[in-house]
Amino acid sequence: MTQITIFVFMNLNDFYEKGAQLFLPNLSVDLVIIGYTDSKLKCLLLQLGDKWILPGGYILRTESVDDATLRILQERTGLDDPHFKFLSVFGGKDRKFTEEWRQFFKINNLPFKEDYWTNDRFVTLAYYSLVDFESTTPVIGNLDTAFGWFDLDQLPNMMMDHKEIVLTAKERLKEDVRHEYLSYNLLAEDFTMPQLHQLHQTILGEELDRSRFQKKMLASGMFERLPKLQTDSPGRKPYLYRVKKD
Amino acid sequence: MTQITIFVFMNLNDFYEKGAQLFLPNLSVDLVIIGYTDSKLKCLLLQLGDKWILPGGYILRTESVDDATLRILQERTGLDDPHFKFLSVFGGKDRKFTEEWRQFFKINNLPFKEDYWTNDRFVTLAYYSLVDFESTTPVIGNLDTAFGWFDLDQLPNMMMDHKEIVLTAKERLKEDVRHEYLSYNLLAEDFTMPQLHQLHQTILGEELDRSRFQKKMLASGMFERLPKLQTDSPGRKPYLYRVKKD
DNA sequence: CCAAAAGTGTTATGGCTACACCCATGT
DNA sequence: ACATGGGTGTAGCCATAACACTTTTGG
Repeated sequence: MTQITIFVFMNLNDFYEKGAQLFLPNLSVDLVIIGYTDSKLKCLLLQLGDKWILPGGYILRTESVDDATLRILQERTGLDDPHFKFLSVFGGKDRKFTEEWRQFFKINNLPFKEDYWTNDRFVTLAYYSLVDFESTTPVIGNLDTAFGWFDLDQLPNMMMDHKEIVLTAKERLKEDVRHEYLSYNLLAEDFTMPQLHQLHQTILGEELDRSRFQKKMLASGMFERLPKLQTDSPGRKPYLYRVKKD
Repeated sequence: MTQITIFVFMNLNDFYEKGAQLFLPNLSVDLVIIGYTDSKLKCLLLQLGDKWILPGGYILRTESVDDATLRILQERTGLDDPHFKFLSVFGGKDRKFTEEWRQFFKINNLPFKEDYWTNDRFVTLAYYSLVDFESTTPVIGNLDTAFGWFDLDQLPNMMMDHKEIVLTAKERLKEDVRHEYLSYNLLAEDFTMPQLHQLHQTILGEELDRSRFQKKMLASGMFERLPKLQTDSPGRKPYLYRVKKD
């Protein structure tokens, strides 16, 4: 499969020279893309130089903020219709990447100009997205050297306030999962209650009564029961469930 | 008292010619300032031409988004330490005021240029603020001809998506008041439980059991009881309460 | 048969609902 | 005295907590 870059329509030089005409300047979107595997929450990060950053992008003048978020998310994950939710605005007064970019351009022998629009101060709109780890195929950008899924409890050295953004998402997820049924976005289409139960325990970082959890979920009426899952492990076979669509 | 304008440091011409250097372009802050009087929720609006708009402003390059919000709020209300809370991002793809400004400039015989930075597309960060109606002294801007407190159920003709922003705030307030104790920001420092009770009923648009409400509030432990209020109305005198500060 | 895993049931408790009752004060 | 308005009490109900019990399946 060919690798797609996020700036499909322009080369890197054009991006720096003409980007300010195409995108809204001083404004960006950052995504906390969260997956779940091996009973752990993972966050998708990209490597830039010796640090890690959140996937993100800029808003085209011709698209709404939501359109931009969806587009960037699709470009980065390969998913058709990913879940996402607004997290917070990060608008610190010295929020700029000048030094990081300068270093990066130097190391990679790229032409650098102090007045590139990307060196200006940025306000970022942070969103979080809950994705099925298995069906997500991360895509790196022009400048990134790698992607990685990091445990939310073991984050690497990150650029600027990006670690703070991830931790905000982690806390927000805890709050949201108590009020809304959104956690299923982290699982495949069909899942069992024990899986959902374990997921909630991981998100909240505490034990939840099995019995109560199951009854509460079923009482919500938003899951439909499917045939039992067949495995070769010992013990009773759990039912599969799926979110009712309507 | 002399009237203060929001752009204390520059004249109108400079604002249009040089504003883009001082402020972050394509980004604004809009405020839904909500007060409570006569058992009704009121929203502070400013008149611009024949329409009404939300008070708002732009973010200085030297200040954080929160600083800007607080500054604008203080300038507009005269309050020292007003409450405010992030509401939502409004980022529609055609969100610009060009025609409105053109008309307004024409009517007022002001020089108008198509390429003023304020004619560009804007993403706005909407905040809502709950203020004590009595101690708020609204201040109009350079271009506004009047201010007004409008009943949330009887909003006037408003510019662009500003009415949608107000209605979003109204709904958000309903949600928030069920989870958090923030409604007291709408009252004076000392208030009675019947007053707080009526306020909640107004916000939620439904009747709430008097008994239950009182017990719930007192059980929260966040209010301290003061001497009874003296009035000349018939009936028992209610206690005054104040939010405990710790 | 036993251990493991999933599903269901039972009792206690705490908060919420709805209403009744009691207290204080002006006319 | 009584109307008005504020404060508190109580019985029923429902969701949750804690834990016990039963069912299914592999070894």
